[in-house]
Amino acid sequence: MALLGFERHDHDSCVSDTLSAAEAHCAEAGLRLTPVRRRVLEILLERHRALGAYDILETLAAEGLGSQPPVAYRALDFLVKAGFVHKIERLNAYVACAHPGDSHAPAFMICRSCDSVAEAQASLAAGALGDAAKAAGFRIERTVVEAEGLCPGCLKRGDAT
Amino acid sequence: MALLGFERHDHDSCVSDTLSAAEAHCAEAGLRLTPVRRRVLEILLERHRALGAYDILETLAAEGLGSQPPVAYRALDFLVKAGFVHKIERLNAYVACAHPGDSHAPAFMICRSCDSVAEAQASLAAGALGDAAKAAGFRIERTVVEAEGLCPGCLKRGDAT
DNA sequence: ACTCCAATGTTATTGTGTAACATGGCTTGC
DNA sequence: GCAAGCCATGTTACACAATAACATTGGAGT
Ligand SMILES: [Zn+2]
Ligand SMILES: [Zn+2]
Ligand SMILES: [Zn+2]
Ligand SMILES: [Zn+2]
Repeated sequence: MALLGFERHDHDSCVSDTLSAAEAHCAEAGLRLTPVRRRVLEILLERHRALGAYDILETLAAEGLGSQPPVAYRALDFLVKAGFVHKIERLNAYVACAHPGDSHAPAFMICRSCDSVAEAQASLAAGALGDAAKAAGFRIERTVVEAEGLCPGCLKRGDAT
Repeated sequence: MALLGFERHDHDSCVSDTLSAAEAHCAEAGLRLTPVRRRVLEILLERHRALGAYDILETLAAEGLGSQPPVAYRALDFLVKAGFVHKIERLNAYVACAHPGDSHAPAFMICRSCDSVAEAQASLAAGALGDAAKAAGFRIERTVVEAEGLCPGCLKRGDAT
């Protein structure tokens, strides 16, 4: 059992279920979930936290799946475009999507003390920024919504008040 | 005249007014708006767009105000902490605050075609993410809200539809 | 004058991300 | 079968972003 969001959950099935779903989705959409891509997604699911591209590359290299940066970045680009992975801009890191399948505008809560990340729904375009965009004539295509603060665990422990 | 947000405005007075206000605020708060810091803010106001730290450093170097990365980063750190400048995480770039004075949670609209940036208010904690945070027991301290898309000008021109 | 502290100067290094080009392997049309 | 094309991968080299660590300067306070 590990953390999903800030809650405990059945991690083994979460990994295998998500991988199966990704395979099915790729088969249906004509996308190719190649060994490297599949393994990168699996790494992100196993570790279940935000990882830098070079962290991932390190694991890949240890397994003989590629040792140069473009290998990791290309796999991540594919996974992000396919919606299986999100990039956390604030951390320059990547995390497996917690709501795969649904098309959604992700939002994240990032603990500055323990670096855990939880994914929520944003639908930002509906709020104040959506109004501002409409007023300005700006067409929103994608949103980055990231809240930084303290997770429940670190709050309870009193870490970094 | 140049762009503020996506509107034209009186740029000369916008630069000098903001600089004066920053000076006044620093004097009152006991902060030191040194020549490098002041010049970095002025560069950001003049160019009126998001600039990378190395872009700024280039200008500084040409003026003999410092030629090494830490010079630019230290000035930017100061200006960001003081609230005169925001970092755009999506672009790894910095932009002068368009609402100086008010304490606020900034939100940005970033044109993917011409790279212009407009600042709006977010008050994100009030929306859906605020509810999710409350439900999860997460304490939000800071928010990153950045919308990417097409600005009115690029839409009208049909750039990068 | 001496001390302290904040700001700056400088060197070196680490971290993040891409451009460009070569190779391999599968598919598709002939 | 075979050539052409396409997509993924391998590899080199580089560009851009950020910080660590240490030396130096210069004013404020005593
Ligand atoms: Zn997601
Ligand atoms: Zn935490
Ligand atoms: Zn602002
Ligand atoms: Zn534009």
